[in-house]
Amino acid sequence: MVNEVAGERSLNFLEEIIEESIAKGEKRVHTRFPPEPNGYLHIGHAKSICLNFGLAKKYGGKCNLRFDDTNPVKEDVEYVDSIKEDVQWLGFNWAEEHYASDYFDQLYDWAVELIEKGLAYVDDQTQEEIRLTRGTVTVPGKESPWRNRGAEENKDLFRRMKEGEFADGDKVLRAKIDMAHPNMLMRDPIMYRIIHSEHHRTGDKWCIYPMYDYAHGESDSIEKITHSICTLEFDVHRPLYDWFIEKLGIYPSHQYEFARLNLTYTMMSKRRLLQLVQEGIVTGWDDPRMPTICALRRRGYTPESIRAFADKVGVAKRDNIIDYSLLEFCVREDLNRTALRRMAVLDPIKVVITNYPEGKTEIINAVNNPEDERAGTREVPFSREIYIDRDDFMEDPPKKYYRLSPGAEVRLRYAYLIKCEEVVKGADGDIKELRCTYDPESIGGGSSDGRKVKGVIHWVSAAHAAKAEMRLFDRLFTNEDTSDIAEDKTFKDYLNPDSLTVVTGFIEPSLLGAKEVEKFQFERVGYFCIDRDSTASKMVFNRTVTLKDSWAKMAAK
RNA sequence: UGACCCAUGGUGUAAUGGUAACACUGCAGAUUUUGGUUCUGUCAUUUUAGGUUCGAAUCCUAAUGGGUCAACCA
Repeated sequence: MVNEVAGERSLNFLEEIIEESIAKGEKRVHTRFPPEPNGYLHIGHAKSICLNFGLAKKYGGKCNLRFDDTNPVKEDVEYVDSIKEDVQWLGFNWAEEHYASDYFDQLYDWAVELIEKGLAYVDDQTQEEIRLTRGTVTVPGKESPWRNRGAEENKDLFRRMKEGEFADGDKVLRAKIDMAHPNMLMRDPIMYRIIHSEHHRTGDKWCIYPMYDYAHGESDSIEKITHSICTLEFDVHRPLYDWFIEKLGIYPSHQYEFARLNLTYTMMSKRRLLQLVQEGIVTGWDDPRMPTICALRRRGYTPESIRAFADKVGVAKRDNIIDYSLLEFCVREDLNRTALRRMAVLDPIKVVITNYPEGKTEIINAVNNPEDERAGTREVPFSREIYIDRDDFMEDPPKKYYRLSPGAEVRLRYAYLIKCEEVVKGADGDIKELRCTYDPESIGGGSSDGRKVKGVIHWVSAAHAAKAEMRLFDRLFTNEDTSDIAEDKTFKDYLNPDSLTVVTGFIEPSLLGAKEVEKFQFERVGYFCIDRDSTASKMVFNRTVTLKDSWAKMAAK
């Protein structure tokens, strides 16, 4: 249709579903974010979190945080804690905190009820036999010889499973549905398996644990979730989800699926991320190159930028792969508004201003953030010897190079115009220092004779600057689409060898004593934050993202 | 060679039977004491074939392409 009112966005398909359900008389909107505590949350989860909490907020409803902790061998409180921290950091508060494990008693009772209705049975077949008799996508499965046991026998066996009479794998409880069903998940799916393992919450109370399919819909139902939103691959699970709810006659939650987030040059599966951590390819779950929430936080991403990103990627049902540049756009957009401007030199060359008095120091007031007047100014010392970045000098510059070169003049940001008079080289031919002269009348922005100078470069006073470690990050993988990295590969062939570069640079003194929460723009270089490895004697900065660099693009051509 | 899901610029997302648009990216220019920001302009889109209709990105059918499912994972 034609005109949309300005500012009014069209609805995504989930919003349409919710509005339809409201139109049909549904009074509530209650969603949930249901992670399994078996790893750290990543940017893909952020999309789901923003969606679930966002939908609840938009429609005046609630969103629960529920841990899908039905498999004790994979789960740990370490993950529970990190998940809570990440959700809160993103800016969301859950209405209720739940654990699937809190429902184990209820789930057990319901399983008994299904047994009594003749809808579930204990199967003595081995894992191998069950696999073999399931059939394939084109061949129907075969019924288990134990499929038609009586309810009493099933109940007794199931109770004994619970009481620990059998070893892992000896028996399972299966739903009695249809071994010839075209949907493999409906071929007598397993509801319970025996796992003699300590659970991070229930300890050794249980040795039988419900499967995802049996636990999830019921958990939604117990919490009276109205819209159970999950990713596309669960689409085939929906008939089973509905089957349990229908047979049990409990609150009818409904499941809806959306396409998960994929990002270029990024691997998103928890299994793969765990592998990166375990093999030491990265330093941990919060290595700033990781796509995890904690890594993005450590890297300097803000919750606002991630929420903006989640909003911009949209929600639909088709597979997608989002350009990494969109994420970068979102942080830059946020940090440009808020980050304090500072000067830092990553790859220094010394510059001596020969006509500037020795021993003199001037204090220059520099604006903290041109986008925000309230940010005020800070004091920056200037003296005879300074450092500039190696990028900002070329002995033999190409056309349109506005920076420093022999005989050329450039503006030192906030300070004077300087002209390069001499290049001093070491025995190896390396540039040791630049000897320049300055125009004493050029401080406010003008010049002694009104001449205009195009180039502006950043600098730090050598006598006042502090050394600092700078960690520069790049993509972890070389492939734009990492899904085509074959499953059986170690994926080491696809790692970017230059994903981390560590340099020692110089920072302006106002950065000393800065707090870890503060975000900075090193002018003309990029956005940086203070890493948690930083100490008073040795500061460590992470580069969140570079500034857009149209010169680098031009130079590359 | 099954069932199900999906198909709009390079990447995403809208348009809900009536002029295919917005964002990112790319490109060009203006402004600029950040080659940043901002601003302006610009390249580029309905998988194919039938059908329904005055009219189809939209509805129907088929084909094609992509995805998911054969863990006692979630």
